[in-house]
Amino acid sequence: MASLTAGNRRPVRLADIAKAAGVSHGTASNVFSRPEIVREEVRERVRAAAEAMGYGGPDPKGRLLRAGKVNAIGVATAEPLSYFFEDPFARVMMAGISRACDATGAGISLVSAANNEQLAWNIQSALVDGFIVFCIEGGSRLVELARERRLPFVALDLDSEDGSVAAIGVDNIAGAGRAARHLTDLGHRRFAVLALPFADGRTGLVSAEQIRVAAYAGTRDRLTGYLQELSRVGVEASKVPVYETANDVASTKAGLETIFAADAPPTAILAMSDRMALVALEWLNARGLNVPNDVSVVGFDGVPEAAVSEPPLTTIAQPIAEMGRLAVKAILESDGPVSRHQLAVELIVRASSAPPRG
Amino acid sequence: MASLTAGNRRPVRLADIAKAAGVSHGTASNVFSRPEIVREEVRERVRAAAEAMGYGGPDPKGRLLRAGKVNAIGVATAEPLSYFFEDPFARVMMAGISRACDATGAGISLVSAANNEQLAWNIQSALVDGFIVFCIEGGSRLVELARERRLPFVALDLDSEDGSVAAIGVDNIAGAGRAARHLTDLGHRRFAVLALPFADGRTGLVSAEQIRVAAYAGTRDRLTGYLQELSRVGVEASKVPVYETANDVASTKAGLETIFAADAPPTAILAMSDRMALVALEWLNARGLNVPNDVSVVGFDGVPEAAVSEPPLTTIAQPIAEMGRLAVKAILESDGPVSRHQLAVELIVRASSAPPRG
DNA sequence: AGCAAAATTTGAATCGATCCAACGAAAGTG
DNA sequence: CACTTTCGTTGGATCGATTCAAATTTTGCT
Repeated sequence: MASLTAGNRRPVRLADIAKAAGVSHGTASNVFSRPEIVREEVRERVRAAAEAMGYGGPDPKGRLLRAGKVNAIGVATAEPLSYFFEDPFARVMMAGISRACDATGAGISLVSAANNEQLAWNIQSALVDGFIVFCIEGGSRLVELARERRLPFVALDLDSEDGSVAAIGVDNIAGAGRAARHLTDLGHRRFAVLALPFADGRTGLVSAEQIRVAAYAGTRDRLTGYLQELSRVGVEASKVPVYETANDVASTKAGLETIFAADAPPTAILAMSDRMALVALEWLNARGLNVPNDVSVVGFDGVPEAAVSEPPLTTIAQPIAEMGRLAVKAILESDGPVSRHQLAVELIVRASSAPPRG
Repeated sequence: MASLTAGNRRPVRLADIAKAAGVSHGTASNVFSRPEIVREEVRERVRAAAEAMGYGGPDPKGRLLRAGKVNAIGVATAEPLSYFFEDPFARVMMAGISRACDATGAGISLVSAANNEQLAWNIQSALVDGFIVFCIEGGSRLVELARERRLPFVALDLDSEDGSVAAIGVDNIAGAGRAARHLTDLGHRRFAVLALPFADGRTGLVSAEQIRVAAYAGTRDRLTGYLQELSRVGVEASKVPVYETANDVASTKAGLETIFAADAPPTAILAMSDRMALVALEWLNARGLNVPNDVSVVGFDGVPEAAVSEPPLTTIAQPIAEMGRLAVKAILESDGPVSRHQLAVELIVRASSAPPRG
């Protein structure tokens, strides 16, 4: 019953069963791909031969070459693969992408790598019909790599103004402006900014010069949004400490230490990501500072965790799932011109912001 | 500068640039795959031709056929794709799988589908070197499909004793036993069980007969573990209501309604998943019953959410990430005999369990 | 220069299927 | 019965690369 399939390791090809069944490979192929056009008697004979020889159906590797389409989209990032399942932002985005793929029947290939060299190879050899590129850090390199494949691709959240690449992002300036406006409306006048990277590999307080030459336009735009709005109420940019982090726990805490070591510590913190904002909530609480009474905190992104933090976080919500959906659509319908979308964001007021004391 | 690559849609093949550069395909191929063995002058000529014609490097579709290896493993489930990013258990498992893949440089392909027909096709045509199959519901069909591909595959958490399929799971009997023992040690004598499905498509209190013919061995094993341990302290199996749910919010609540409608409601609940246990915590709280003082709850799985629930959940932790790691290892090193692993679980005592009142 | 050894390049074979024009046989038609 | 359709089958071409043994060119040495 168990037949000989166990130890047998020589792969069986369609041609083998065609010969065994005494038909041409063309007919054998039809038995699997369009069984209705093959005479029943022949069809059964071929199927029997396949069964007997332990043939598992046409190998997709072969079919792929003819068909051309893989029917899968690649999602690439310069982070390790586990990023997709552990980062809150990535997870929401992937959920959006998933739903769009489910709807169209496309599969998802996760492309990523520990080191940079491996990344290049992985992108070059990914079997996909197109790429969605997560541009967190090292976005430009990733985009370059994807572009070289000459497959349709969209950059998510791309920090670049290069109009020749399709990109989906949010209006960072307006979003940051909304956040700052919310705080100035509450009466705050002393601020500090927890910033995403302006360039790779450094953290710490940033100077005006460093901001001007920022590699990441997204970070710069958010800062611009903040500062524009603050200047409306007479808060000078030079008076607002901007601490650049690596968007991780350690550098965010270091930033908070620095910020609160000042003579006149801020009454409000503008964080460029919910991740940093959540770290701030924890840090402030451990430090005995009450949020929102001593310090208000406003995040950016709108990840689900922000709704259940202690206290719940006021933040700028990106339409993350919608961005994922649009990205898939852009790949699959990859028509003529490169499509660029800039989506609106929304201020969600929760309990982490309140008027300043006194 | 921008060259003619924009509107140009005719694909350029390696053979085209070989001809353009005046070399054979063999040499052209070497320029990309082993540039060091090609004379510099020739190499540059070929590269120039490639550049001029807008060639994006060797197409992996072609390479694949020769190479045989895709360098990616497929992760399959009968749920929609978003399951991978939304279900807590799946996320932890995927994180473990990701890390193992990162370490070995393999990619991940997510295979799934809305409907059953699509699923079959997706598995048949997935470009992967092996499958990791998530057996939640409909596991046996999935295993059957994967087996037909004649690729290495492992079943995670498989509810089946079929020794011919590689599987990685936990010791359900021992784990359930630990959970029950914890509660009996605390002095509990009145129990109720929230059970995972014994078979597809039904929910409600289950009879001894239904348990005996259970389709899912994992569910049966957990129940066996519970009841064995309870019988040690003289609690008869027939006195313990066992409510079969679909592991979702609605059916779990229905189960709780039924269970607590009884004359002598339980002082302790044994839930076969953290998901159900977390629903129970919420339901009990809404009902005005204090956990753990009025009712103790013990879950099963050890998802991260269980650590931060209110109150934190006592549970049986599966080594989820370790299972993922082992699964990848089993696929990539797919050596001789089918490997079956049964891992140990661990009781994690948190605040949802305490001695009964009085 | 003469010859063996080393370095490059060539081109046919292969990977595993699908597609399609052409062909043979069976069925239908006048 | 000759003649068109219809139905099924055949086998060569193709998808886009890699591989490797053999052919060719270079280099090294006396």
